[in-house]
Amino acid sequence: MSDAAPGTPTPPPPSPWERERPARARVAAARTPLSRGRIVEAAFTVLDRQGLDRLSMRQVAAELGVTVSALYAHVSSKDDLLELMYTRLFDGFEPPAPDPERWQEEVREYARSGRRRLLSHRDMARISMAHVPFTAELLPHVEALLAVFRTAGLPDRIAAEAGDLISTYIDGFAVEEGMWRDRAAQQGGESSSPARPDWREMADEMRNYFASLPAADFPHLRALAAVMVTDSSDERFDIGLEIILRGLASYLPDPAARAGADVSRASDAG
Amino acid sequence: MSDAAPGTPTPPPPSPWERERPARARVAAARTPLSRGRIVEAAFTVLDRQGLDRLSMRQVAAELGVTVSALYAHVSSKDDLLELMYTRLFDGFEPPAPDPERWQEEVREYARSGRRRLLSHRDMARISMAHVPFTAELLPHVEALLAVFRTAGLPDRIAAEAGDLISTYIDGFAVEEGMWRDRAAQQGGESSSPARPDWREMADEMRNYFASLPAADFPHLRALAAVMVTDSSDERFDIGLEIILRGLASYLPDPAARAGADVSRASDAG
DNA sequence: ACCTGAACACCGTTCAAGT
DNA sequence: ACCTGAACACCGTTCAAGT
Repeated sequence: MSDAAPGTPTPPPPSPWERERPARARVAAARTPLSRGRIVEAAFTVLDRQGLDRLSMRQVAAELGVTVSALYAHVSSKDDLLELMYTRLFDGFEPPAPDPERWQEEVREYARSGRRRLLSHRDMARISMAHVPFTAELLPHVEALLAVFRTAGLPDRIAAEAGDLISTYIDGFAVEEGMWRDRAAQQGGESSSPARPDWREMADEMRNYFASLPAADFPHLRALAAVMVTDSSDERFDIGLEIILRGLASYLPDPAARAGADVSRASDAG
Repeated sequence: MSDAAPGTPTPPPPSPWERERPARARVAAARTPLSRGRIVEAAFTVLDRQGLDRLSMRQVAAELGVTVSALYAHVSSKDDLLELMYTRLFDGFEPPAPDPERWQEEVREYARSGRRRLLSHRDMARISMAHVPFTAELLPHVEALLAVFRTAGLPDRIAAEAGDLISTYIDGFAVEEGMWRDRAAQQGGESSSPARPDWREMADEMRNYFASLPAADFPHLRALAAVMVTDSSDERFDIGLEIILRGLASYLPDPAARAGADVSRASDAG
């Protein structure tokens, strides 16, 4: 690094491992004027690097090579910035087109893509959980989800609650995933990056913990250890989703319309 | 305030409205030795007064009439303190006794009392959401809940997910309730205390907002406005809970065992 | 018009020193 | 044994001043 020939000071290459410092950003983008968009962008960078608890206005400013106070000309507060990040999460989201024949599949796609979006940035689920999609930009998304439930034939009271229930499930599940991710990353130390923690090691440890419990006091936890903690949580997400979908389907007034409910899987789920 | 007769400086009476300052606590309890229990107690007082975002070690210390650094002899960090608060939430919790005949009613009671506990302290749901009940003290509660699902006859994979799903629902619902509570309190200003915000005013405003949306773009939101935002959220909580319970019931291998599921309500829910 | 510098009122945590 | 005081390295936000 420091043994370059004098006169030709080769700057260290910006490697992805050198993540703890805002490096060349402050010179490269120094003359580009600030904007809400660039601030949000920088905030996501800091978020992924530091996590929500260490996402500060000062860190964002540093990332942009700018003073903290400069941010306040474009963003009214940290809360404002967080709301912008929340809103950006829905960018490019294509609302489902309501189709009574396949409403369950549409909800599945909505939920899975929602989870994917939340997982694409560190602690994003915690930010999502702290906000409500009732702003002018986000209301169309709520409308689209309600349209799916309502045109499927669900009673109004159920349709109204279903939107909340699904959203809460997605956020809550992703928040929990984030917690395990953090735990695995801080435990794995240097061997695993925060983006790709070693699940397997942590999952093994968890299963061992459950298996070590006294059999007399924890028969059910011991019996369920293997299915409770899995290497991938995709399957677990789908199971919870399916439970909700079946519950919703049970409210369809016309029993024939419940055909979409995959009740046949009931027996092979154990 | 400043026109008291000279020589008789009457101190202002400690009124319950003057909540922003830790008043006589610092003299009354000054000589009682510190303990984890007393620190947690003080933390709850600060939490209810200031909310989680302004709950600080310094505020807790002030509440106890003690220096910040004194706390660190009994509590290893702020996270440690938050975990103690989370654990205390389960104090006096009586686990449900598994009974296949009435497992749904047991889950309802569990969920309702869980919500009540979360609502008994400001922002408690946010604290709960950030923790996982896998400590030695809390594991018996998890075991009890799993016992209910498993002895009811649910397949293992479903039972394992059901615990998570119900807990996430309770926490998520209560987090959202807290958000509306905060919003109502800060909007109501002086007229309503943070403990008893005026729901009605806020609910009216919300319904008006939905009603004012263009009918062409938001037909479903307009149609559901009345059922989406209600004066009390008790009913909404029960509906979401019922959706989950019905979904779970659909996995019971023996159809006769599903008798507990109150499917008859399907038609009058709209 | 856009940003800087300095300031204000806070944070969590540590540690030598007092009693 | 238990607590204090001072310090360190941070926060969000404001505002006069510079260019």
